[in-house]
Amino acid sequence: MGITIRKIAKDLNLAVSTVSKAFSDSHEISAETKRKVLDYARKLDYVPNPYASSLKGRRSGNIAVVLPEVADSFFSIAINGIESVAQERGYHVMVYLTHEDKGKEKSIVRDFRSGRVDGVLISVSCGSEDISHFQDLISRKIPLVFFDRVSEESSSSKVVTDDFESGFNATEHLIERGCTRIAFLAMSRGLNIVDQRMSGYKKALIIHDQETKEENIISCPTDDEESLQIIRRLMGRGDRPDGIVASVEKLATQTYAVCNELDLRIPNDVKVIAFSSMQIAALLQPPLTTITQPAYEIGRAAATLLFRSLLKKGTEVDAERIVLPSVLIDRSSTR
Amino acid sequence: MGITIRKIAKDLNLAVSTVSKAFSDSHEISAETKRKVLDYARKLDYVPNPYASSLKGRRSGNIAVVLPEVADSFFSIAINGIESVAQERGYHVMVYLTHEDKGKEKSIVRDFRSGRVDGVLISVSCGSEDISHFQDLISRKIPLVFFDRVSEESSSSKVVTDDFESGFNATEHLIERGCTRIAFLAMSRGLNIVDQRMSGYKKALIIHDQETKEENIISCPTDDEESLQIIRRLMGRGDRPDGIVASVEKLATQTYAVCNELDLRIPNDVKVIAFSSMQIAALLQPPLTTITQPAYEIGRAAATLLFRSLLKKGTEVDAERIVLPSVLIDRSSTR
DNA sequence: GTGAAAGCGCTAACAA
DNA sequence: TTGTTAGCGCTTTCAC
Repeated sequence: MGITIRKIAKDLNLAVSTVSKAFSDSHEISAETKRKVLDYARKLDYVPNPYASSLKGRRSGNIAVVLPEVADSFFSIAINGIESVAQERGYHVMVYLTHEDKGKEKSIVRDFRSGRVDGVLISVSCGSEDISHFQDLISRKIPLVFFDRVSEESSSSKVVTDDFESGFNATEHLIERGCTRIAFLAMSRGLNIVDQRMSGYKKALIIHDQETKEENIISCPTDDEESLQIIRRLMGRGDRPDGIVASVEKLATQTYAVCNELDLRIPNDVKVIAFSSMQIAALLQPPLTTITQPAYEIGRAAATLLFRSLLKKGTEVDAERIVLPSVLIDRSSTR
Repeated sequence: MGITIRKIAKDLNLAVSTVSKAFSDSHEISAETKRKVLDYARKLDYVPNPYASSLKGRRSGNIAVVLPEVADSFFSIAINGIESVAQERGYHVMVYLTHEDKGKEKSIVRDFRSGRVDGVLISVSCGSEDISHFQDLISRKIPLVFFDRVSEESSSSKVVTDDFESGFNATEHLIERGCTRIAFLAMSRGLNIVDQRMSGYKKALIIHDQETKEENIISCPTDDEESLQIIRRLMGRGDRPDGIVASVEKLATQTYAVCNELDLRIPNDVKVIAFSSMQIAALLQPPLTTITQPAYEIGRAAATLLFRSLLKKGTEVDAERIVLPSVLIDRSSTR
């Protein structure tokens, strides 16, 4: 067994409470005792058991990050942001992957009722808008902050980008480049931010007097192969689109892959713009025009918001909504 | 406060121990009592506090994954593998990023002495070969498994790829494609796997009667800008290499960026092969020839090894070394 | 088959 | 300033 506070107390002929207070640098302990305790602790290589203190103090020092996927540029960069804030505050980060499985998301989130983590950051997976698992957390006063993929039905704090506007700008960009048959690639099952982006897309079409055709709004399933199949079909159509807005990164790379297969040239045959935070977008063939979200800052903002609630434990904190701007980076795929 | 086992006991007129045993499905509890307890627990939405049990049972159900970086295809895929095994076993994954900072790695690992996690998976950051922090863990019987970037000085289990061979194959591939001035891009501070890959590189040169020139072995620092600068200088040399082996993914993308800047054509002016698990390697300009590691399987293997030790708690488990094969995927960057 | 009691490692009243 | 004591929520002997 490891060294405990009790052993230190016994060896030093002190009470456990004295030792405990010495560690927390309490003012009621004499400098000399503190030194003695600290020295001895160092000598024994004592490390306090965080979960023992968590039992009393009801704080584990752990936070959860729930994501659809980590092999995605946006999420991996967001984790960096979250982790940086957590390290600053001495918190530890638990990562959970849902793989777009709403059932898994639910069971993961419901587990947090146990007190395993002090707070939760989540980017929801697509699927039903059942939010009972979020309510469970809220009613147990476990702070929850949504980032990027939020659940508007839930009242917690949220950090998002200007999705409507970005969808609008992306579409307008294609229109300005001469596209007249612009398709929007969406995720099949409802995802708030995708809907926002799509609304922006529709709005741009309207403003620029282009017809909104239902057959140009493509629902791509979670499964990669199925999704590729649908994109293949789209690009094989007689009235194949001459412009594509990919609402998430994966759909952009799938579009590139399909164009390669079918020998379609980007941007000549079809122009492509995508929501993506890929750092190597500029190295693709051709370089990909992107709507790039400030992934790192989103992660930091979400974590910062979470810690704010964590500190105010008990005292309810007003839900906040932070909106950060995305930027359109113009590259060759839309020239 | 949440529901506790004590409240259930009181409400049901049972002893806490009875309730506890009912939950663990002990044989000494009658079927009827179990049912009663379970039903009532469900009704109250009781969830046990994992850290309270961890105090007695000394197992938190958490494991740590320590990585240099998460915005990297190999690591993000490896996390997927690790996470999949953890979920199967009901374990929770804590992620720590070192950003190639050995000091940070040390303090992160040393924190694990506290018992916050039951076991540790690590891919070391480059830097000194001080391994005292690993020994700390081992002496406290906290299982540790290295994957990919291992510390050969430490005696724990390891999961790696055939790095020497891959380095050899990568280099031979360039030689077969006609390269006569092959540079090897390494990480500046010692990293075992990079050394292995470099040994393979040297061996291939020798076998094929090419001279090994020190000026063709390039040490790239961790800092992106500095690294780019060094690659720029390399590619601007009079005797500029006609072939490049990038020992880690980031160096490959940096090479691409520099070639773009300097208007060097890949593969005509210089051929490039890189260690990378990028799924979009085929979409780069030009498609990148890679040595691709089975990242997902490495993650799974490492986690599986870790859980093996976790189960045998106490009973020492022999350190194992698993070597998985990488594959060379021939694309246009070396045509 | 069920319960009382001790204790995991630490904190925090309250006493001394 | 230091010590005593009673828990935090749960598990686990050991009695009954």
